[in-house]
Amino acid sequence: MRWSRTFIPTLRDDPADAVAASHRLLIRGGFIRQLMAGSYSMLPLGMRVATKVSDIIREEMNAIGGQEFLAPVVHPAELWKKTGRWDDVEGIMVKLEDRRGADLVLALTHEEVFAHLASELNSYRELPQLWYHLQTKFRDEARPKSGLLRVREFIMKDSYSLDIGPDGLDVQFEAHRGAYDRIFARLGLDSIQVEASSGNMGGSDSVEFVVRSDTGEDRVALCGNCGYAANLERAVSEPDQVRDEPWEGPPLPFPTPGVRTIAALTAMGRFAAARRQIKTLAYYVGDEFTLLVLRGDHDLEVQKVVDSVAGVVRPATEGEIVKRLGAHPGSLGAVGVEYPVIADPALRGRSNMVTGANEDDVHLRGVDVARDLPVARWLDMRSVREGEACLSCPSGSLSLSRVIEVGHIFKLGRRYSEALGATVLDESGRPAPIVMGSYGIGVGRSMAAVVEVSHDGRGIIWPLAVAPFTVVITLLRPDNPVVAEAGETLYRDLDSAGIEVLLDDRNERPGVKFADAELVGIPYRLTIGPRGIEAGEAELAARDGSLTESLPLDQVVERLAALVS
RNA sequence: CGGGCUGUGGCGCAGCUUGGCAGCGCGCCUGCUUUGGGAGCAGGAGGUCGUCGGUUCAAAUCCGACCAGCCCGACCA
Repeated sequence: MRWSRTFIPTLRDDPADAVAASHRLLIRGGFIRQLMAGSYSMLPLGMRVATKVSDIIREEMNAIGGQEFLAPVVHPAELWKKTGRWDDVEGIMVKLEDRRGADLVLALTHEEVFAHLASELNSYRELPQLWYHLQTKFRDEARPKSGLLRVREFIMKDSYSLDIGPDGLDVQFEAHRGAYDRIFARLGLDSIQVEASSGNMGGSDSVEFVVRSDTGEDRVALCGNCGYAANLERAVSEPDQVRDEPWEGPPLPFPTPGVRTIAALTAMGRFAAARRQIKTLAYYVGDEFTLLVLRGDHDLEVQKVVDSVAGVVRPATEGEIVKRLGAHPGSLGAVGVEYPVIADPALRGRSNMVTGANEDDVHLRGVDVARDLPVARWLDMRSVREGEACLSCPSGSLSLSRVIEVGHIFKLGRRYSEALGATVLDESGRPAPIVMGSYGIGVGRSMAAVVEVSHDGRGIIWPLAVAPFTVVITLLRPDNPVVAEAGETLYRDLDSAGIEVLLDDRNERPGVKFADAELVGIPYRLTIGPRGIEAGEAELAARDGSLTESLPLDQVVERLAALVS
């Protein structure tokens, strides 16, 4: 294509409200434009990248037996009511009505539709199946941010595996694991697989594919020794041990005027160090008022609680707390309460601890967890911390990293097939719900992740596989007939050699053209100007700085073909 | 949803305190000169100052409400 005839609106200045590098550079480079919060148009350059990402995904999905579909974006509410998600995911679901007043849903994902399609399968003999599409999702996120990294409308590749039993699901799950590894490697991303929470999707195993980046909003724990990797929502570790000092007798109340925080309580003395306190949090777990207790210096990872129960989990309001416990947050405790108590295992066996007395301005010391707390259930619900010991190997310790989640694979099981009647007859002739898996990759987010990990002060550095063009011909003097002719010839020759080439034929000064070529990040640049042309040469430079050379014009096509093969 | 900030031409911003001609840089158009790292000169186009309402002789500026966007947090398939 010719730059002069292509809509590539590069900006000289950074957009003021873009912070993340990918956000800044994709806008400045003329790849995307924002329409509203969390909603972007792909411009021609962005679309070329998105298409390459999509094509890589297609190739790898097809290679593991995927069949490409295209399911609609607007769904009848009925499907979502059948699976219960019409009510469950209220909040980010956009609901519409058509002219007859029928309820409609904008697709958040496509489990319902594909399970519905799967209901046409009749026999286990037709399984396994692997169905996928690349289609728009709309999620009305509370806080879209960072350009394409977290948006409300985006294109996702989602695939759905259909099997007669869990063994088949395992096979397809592992096939996806391999395909995703290959996809991200081809995109130039160092992806890491981490154990993850399945969230509202339901189902058992789930693995996230993440890319390390400080811009990421997910956090993972990694063991440098054994390779254990888990999302913080899921990660486990061995906390440091605390040796309790002896205490004779029952808990002893003591006055703590004005003390409302763990930190304030530690000022009472060494006996009240944070690790010697019991943190008491009041939640509604399902419909039940419940106290969650942890060591004072530990933080609650609420997703672990959510994952372990069926119903909704939410913090109790201050009013509810006062009504139930007779004290305000800051003076709460679980000693002798009549409500269910869920305790973090780091409290097991602990004694001589300090906790609230459920009376404002009063705490208790000498609390023995086993003796004094009516623990109904032990649940690891602690957020792991940097440096804690790994549980998967004897000597490793965990480090925490920020990451961008680029893919997620789930074992769904029978939830959707049961709800939507996707059953087949099994070997014995009895109806059996299909066992499903679902697997997603965000196309735009993957693009943005590539930019996050591959840019410099001048702009983007696209890997060849996803670059909008392979090479840009920078004509320094397009008004010079000799230069223009050499450029046109090269342009035609490269094009017919199947090399994607952009001809910068704009009547701009050299500095502008160099700066733009670097900003948009095309991997190779051929510079053609009067100086080189006299010697019959062009200058070839790689965007990543790995190469700068002059070569005769008639060797250019061959040289580039060799470089990109 | 809570907290903070911001809305003035395509982009970046000043003007608002103390009401009185809507400005600057970049970009854009025309012409001439220039051309191996974001050119110079001359001439020009382009703005409901986020929206609605109020105060006032007069509102970008003061007051109110709303909307939108960004950042932090909560949340997140």
